[in-house]
Amino acid sequence: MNDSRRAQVLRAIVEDFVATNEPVGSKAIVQRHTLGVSPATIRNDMAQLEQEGYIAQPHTSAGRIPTDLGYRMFVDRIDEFKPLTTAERRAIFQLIDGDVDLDEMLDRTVRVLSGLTRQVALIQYPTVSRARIKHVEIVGLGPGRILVVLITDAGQVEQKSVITPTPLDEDAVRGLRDQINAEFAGRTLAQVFGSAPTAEAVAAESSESAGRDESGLTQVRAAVVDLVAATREERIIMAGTANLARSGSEFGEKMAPILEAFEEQVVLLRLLTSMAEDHEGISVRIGRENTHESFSSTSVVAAEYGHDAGSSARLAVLGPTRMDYPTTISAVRAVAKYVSSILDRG
Amino acid sequence: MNDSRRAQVLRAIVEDFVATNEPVGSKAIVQRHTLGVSPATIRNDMAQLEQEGYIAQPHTSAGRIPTDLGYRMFVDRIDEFKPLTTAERRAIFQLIDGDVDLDEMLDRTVRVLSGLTRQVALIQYPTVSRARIKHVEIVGLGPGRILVVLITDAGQVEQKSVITPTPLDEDAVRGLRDQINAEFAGRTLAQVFGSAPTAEAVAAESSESAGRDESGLTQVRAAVVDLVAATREERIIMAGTANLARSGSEFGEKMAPILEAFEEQVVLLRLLTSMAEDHEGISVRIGRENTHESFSSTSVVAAEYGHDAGSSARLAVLGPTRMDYPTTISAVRAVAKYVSSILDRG
DNA sequence: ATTGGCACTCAGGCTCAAGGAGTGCCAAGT
DNA sequence: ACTTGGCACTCCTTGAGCCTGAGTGCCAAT
Repeated sequence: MNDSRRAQVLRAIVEDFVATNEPVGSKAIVQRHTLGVSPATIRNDMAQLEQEGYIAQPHTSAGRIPTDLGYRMFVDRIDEFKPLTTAERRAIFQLIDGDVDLDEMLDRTVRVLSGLTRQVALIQYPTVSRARIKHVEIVGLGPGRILVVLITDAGQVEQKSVITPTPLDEDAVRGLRDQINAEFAGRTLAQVFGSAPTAEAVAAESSESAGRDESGLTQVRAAVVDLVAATREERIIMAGTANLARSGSEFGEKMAPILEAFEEQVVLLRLLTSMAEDHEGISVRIGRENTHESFSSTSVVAAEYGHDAGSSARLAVLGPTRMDYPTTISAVRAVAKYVSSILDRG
Repeated sequence: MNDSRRAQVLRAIVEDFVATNEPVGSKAIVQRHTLGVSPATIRNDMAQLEQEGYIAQPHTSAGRIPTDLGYRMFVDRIDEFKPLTTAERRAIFQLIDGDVDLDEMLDRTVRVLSGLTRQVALIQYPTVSRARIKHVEIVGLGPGRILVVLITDAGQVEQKSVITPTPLDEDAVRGLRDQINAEFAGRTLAQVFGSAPTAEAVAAESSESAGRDESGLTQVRAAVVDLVAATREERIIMAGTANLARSGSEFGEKMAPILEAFEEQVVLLRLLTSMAEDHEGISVRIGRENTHESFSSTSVVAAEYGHDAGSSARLAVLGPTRMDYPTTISAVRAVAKYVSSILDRG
């Protein structure tokens, strides 16, 4: 029993099935791939592969289809990642780059990635731990309600509205702002995030000492910490959801739950953060490897980007398990690389 | 030929078709609605209605289906808008209200609306023309690049990155900030928007006088005007896209272009702003009445909200032309009313 | 204007048979 | 110990033919 040929057979099945979306039979393999053996031999190999769980047949007398496990094996053994064409590389640079703020850049990135792969693309807000708090602005919105705005020198802006224990007048707000800025301005996000008490702790403390602190200082401190935390993870931007519905992609009923999940930031965040690093910075989750039920017939290809210390921001592509892994993986990798370089440069 | 009965027949067809999603025949109408006439009579009416373009049959020997025109007639003649249940009203209040900032509030609103109608819901950022610019923060992002952040006392925060003609040091940035704030802080958005030269004009002027203005003041002024414009219209939040894919909704191939359009803010903005006021503040576009091709088999129900002067922000529900108009319309109206009241109060 | 009657149309569902792709297994060959 | 050709078998797919039922349009009668 030739072991390496079985791997070849598996690869052939995956490739053909991805290309045609139809079960692939022994004869087709012999024709389209030069393996130098007869269909009967292939059949023997396929029987074995099926027993090992790498492929399955939709019904007797149909060709074989890769299982999640089969795709997994295929992905783990990929030797050549289809390199992008120079035109594609140029497109990435031209589209992503440009003097724009962070939001705009991420938005473009995710569009490029989804266009390149013809799948859904996601990107997590980058953590810029070494960024410093530039300014904290505090605005009175009404009696007892203020808005806290955090601005970092990396161009991130986060806001949060806060209830103060007592109504504050203009002067009080100004005093609060000065006090908060004196405390936080110039510190890096990492410092604030690492050393500060958590928002919950602050909240708890504040309720204890409510009598002492009428100014809302404690609440605002908590808000600032929250905002710092928000810059670390909160948002995810996506593009290309239309590709899910496009012909060739064949979720039928399964589509609604996927779109539903897309609307829950929390779900997406868990999805991304749960993806450990597999291989050369790229991680792949195939079908049921995704814990979330809605994604059980999709695959996710993710990469970290922005490799300054403490970074754990990710970008990813999501598509049907029947996706072109080599191309997708190299697209994800390339985009991650470019975005990283742009971030590091800025 | 009884004219008012024909209207009743049309209504019956619309209602039954919405309920069952199947062509409705003469016999079914007689059974489900008490019109006191025989199927044959109904058939005569239907023949006439068809000739007038209100209904159509998918094929000979099938029942009738309303055309866009038929729905239009139905909508224009709606007499009773199904009122929401008290439970629903309470849900709206409890979910939308709460001491949160504008973003959060809009997010909740759009979720409530989509949950209520089981369709896609959209909301346009409210224009708060009477809001005043609280503070303009300017942050250096790198040599020659600065970030301009606009904060209003209504809690809106907008940002934009700007290229300056020459690199600015800390002091220059600070000077710029003071100058800009002296100029803009305290003015209402309406004032800035109405009186200020447009961004393009400023840009043009600045390129002329580039020699004179090394500080970037002109650019920043332009950016501020842009940001004010952005608060007026720029963003649209949506929820419930999963409802498009849900069973009962029957776009098949037409789904991809719809999702595509959803990713283009511009398209959605045009969609909303193009909806003139029809009737009691509610406007409805049915099928091909929507100019955008992708929406040719959807209907949009929109309302203005926030009735302080100069407001033109809208919220809307989008679904298949085969939608429950009475319920949708009253949901949209109710939500618009509640949001308006909350905004006015705040 | 309404109604019952009647002939007609046609999509959808059913069965049946043929066709074909693909398999599993076995015995023979290398 | 593999590999291979042969062969019987499975079962999906396709299409034709048929029937049925829902629904219509028209007409003559009320």
